[in-house]
Amino acid sequence: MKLSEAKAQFISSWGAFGTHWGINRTMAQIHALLLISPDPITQDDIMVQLNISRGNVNMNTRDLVDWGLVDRVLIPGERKEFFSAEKDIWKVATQIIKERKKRELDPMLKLLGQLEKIDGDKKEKNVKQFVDTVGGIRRFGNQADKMLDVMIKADESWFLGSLLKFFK
Amino acid sequence: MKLSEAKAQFISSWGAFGTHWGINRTMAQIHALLLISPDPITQDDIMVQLNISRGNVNMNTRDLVDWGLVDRVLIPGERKEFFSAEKDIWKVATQIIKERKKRELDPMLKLLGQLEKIDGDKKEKNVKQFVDTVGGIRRFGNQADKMLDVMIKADESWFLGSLLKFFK
DNA sequence: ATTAATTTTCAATAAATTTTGAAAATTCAA
DNA sequence: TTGAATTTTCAAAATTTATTGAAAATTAAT
Repeated sequence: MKLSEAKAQFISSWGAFGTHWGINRTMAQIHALLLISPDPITQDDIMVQLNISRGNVNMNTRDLVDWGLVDRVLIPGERKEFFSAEKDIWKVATQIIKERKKRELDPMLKLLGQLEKIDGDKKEKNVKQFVDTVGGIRRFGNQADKMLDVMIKADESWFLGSLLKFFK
Repeated sequence: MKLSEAKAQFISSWGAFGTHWGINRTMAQIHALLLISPDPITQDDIMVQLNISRGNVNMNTRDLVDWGLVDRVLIPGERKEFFSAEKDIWKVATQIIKERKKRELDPMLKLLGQLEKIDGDKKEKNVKQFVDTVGGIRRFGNQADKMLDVMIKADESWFLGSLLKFFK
């Protein structure tokens, strides 16, 4: 397989993959393109390579920067701004975990805590099932939350090494 | 807070939560409703409670059954069919992990393995960056894959207990 | 077998999301 | 300053995804 062909496949399937994770296709494709670009590239490069509009590139690169996955890079003597993605996949993963935790898990756990404080007879089966379900999800979520905190702080080699021993 | 109000909030936010995870809003809402229903309920119950059409309920309950999160229940003497969700949140989580692994992670890893076998000079920086990136993602994904396999097979108390010790 | 109840399908419609592209804003070299 | 290069914005258009609802299929009681 030729590089150009493999690149196209990688970008396309990384984009499709992203849609299963609540990320829009183009954002994932731009991320993929940046991940395999050895040097920083410009908005125009992205427009040409992915055949998408300037506005689209601009919005999605901004989102990638907000997610902490991509940096704006200033190249001396160049007028245009360049973009570069974090290449260390462990850092990419922990950054995504960190952001999603903050944006989704933490607010959900907060809400669940409130929903448990409900009026009514705890013996009544509808009340009981509600409290049990919400409580179960909250407790599970709190465990996951703690575990993810450790992962985020962990160093890759320590973490994967330990996991391998753990899951012998 | 009253039960009815808390229920509505739970269903609504579980639905919103689902959309961040590539699950459609209605499917997540139906799942939420079933999770807090102590007894099995019918398609008509779901239609009324969520105010959605029969076809919509039918399609989404089918998907939930396909995901292994919901069972069709036959109640003796009743003509209609009833639905009931698995309530053990650990089982729910492992079932979701299992399905997503099968549907998304495994095919992706397969593809990445193929993309690494690329023609060209490994010294050339574009080729090198591509192989490094794809290889890095694949190795990371393989670790995750193994870890998830263990989780799926693990019993909740063993797993969470061990993790707590591990992440002291 | 007939028929009423129930479930399923799917083309049409509606809603939500993404993309475009041109105008406005910004940046910076001269 | 001026103005050319570049980036940003955002309303409109295009596309994708979800929903409806009525017809068809299925089921099961009589």
